[in-house]
Amino acid sequence: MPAHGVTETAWLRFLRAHAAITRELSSRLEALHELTLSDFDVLVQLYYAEGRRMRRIDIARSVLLTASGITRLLDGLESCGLVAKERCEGDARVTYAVLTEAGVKKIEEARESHNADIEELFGSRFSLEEREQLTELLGRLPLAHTAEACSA
Amino acid sequence: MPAHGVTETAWLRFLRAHAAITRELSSRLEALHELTLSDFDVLVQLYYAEGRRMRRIDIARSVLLTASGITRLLDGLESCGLVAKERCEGDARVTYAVLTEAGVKKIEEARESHNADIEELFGSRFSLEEREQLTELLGRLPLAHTAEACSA
DNA sequence: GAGCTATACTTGATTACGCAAGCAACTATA
DNA sequence: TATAGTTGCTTGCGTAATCAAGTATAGCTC
Repeated sequence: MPAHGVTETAWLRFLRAHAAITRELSSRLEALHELTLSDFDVLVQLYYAEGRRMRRIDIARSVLLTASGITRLLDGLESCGLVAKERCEGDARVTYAVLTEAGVKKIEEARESHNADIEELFGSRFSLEEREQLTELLGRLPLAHTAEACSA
Repeated sequence: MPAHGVTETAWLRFLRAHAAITRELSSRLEALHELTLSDFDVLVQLYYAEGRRMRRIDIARSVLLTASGITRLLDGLESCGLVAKERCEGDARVTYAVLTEAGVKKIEEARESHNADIEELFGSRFSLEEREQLTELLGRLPLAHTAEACSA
């Protein structure tokens, strides 16, 4: 398609690549572990959180879903026994989501194949230097590091 | 969040940036022009197609939606009068989607603000050289250029 | 031709979200 | 201590997308 500026082309590639890669990642994750990409995402956040638990609102912010999205997503993970609720003393409004033993196991299993998939579909396209470059460039985009550096 | 390799970090930034940017773009596009990001995407494809018309299946492939997704998306655009159906002589299975006059006008209007938004949220983060670099890097990802080079 | 497979498209059911509204609990101000 | 505002969470409803299944046409092979 002609008549596009550099920015438009870059953006279109970004869009298409996202669609293609997430489709493929989702379907593999679904097939192997019965998890959504978002499920996985949330589990990983919890996995790295202090005490393996987080306030629901903080999960929402770090994975960029709305509060209601998180409520329903956690409903699912809770009924699978991967995550449990926990009251917060000191503030009765908040309920924590805690990773259960099963949840820890699940995420450790799933991570392996999923990381391999990410490597295959995404990382392997670049040299180490290019990966760093890309990371830096992507890091300038809005909200690109919401999930990083939650803890230290 | 520690304990991530370069690839994982890059991927997460990619994911988050996509979520953040598309959310913002969508809501602006919706507010100003009553169009979905996908609607816009399809209209642009048609705009640049020969005769401003395409087979539905080709639209699907270039914007990375399924055939059924396209059927329903076009239902919407047709009932707004932005797109019309056209039979294909020579193959009765296919129906073309053609951009109407109103559709052309719509896309020309919408493009202006939308491109400005893309520039603001995406392009402006990078120098010209970096944009080219990024374009090249993104181009290596799966299906990143489905929408390009349909025609010429 | 008669049948087979492949292709283009549509339709029904389901799903994963978002938004708006509501409730309950915390905080600040008077 | 009342009152107002904010925050965390859930629920109802709408919507954009998917998959699976169905229909109709094309084209190939015998």
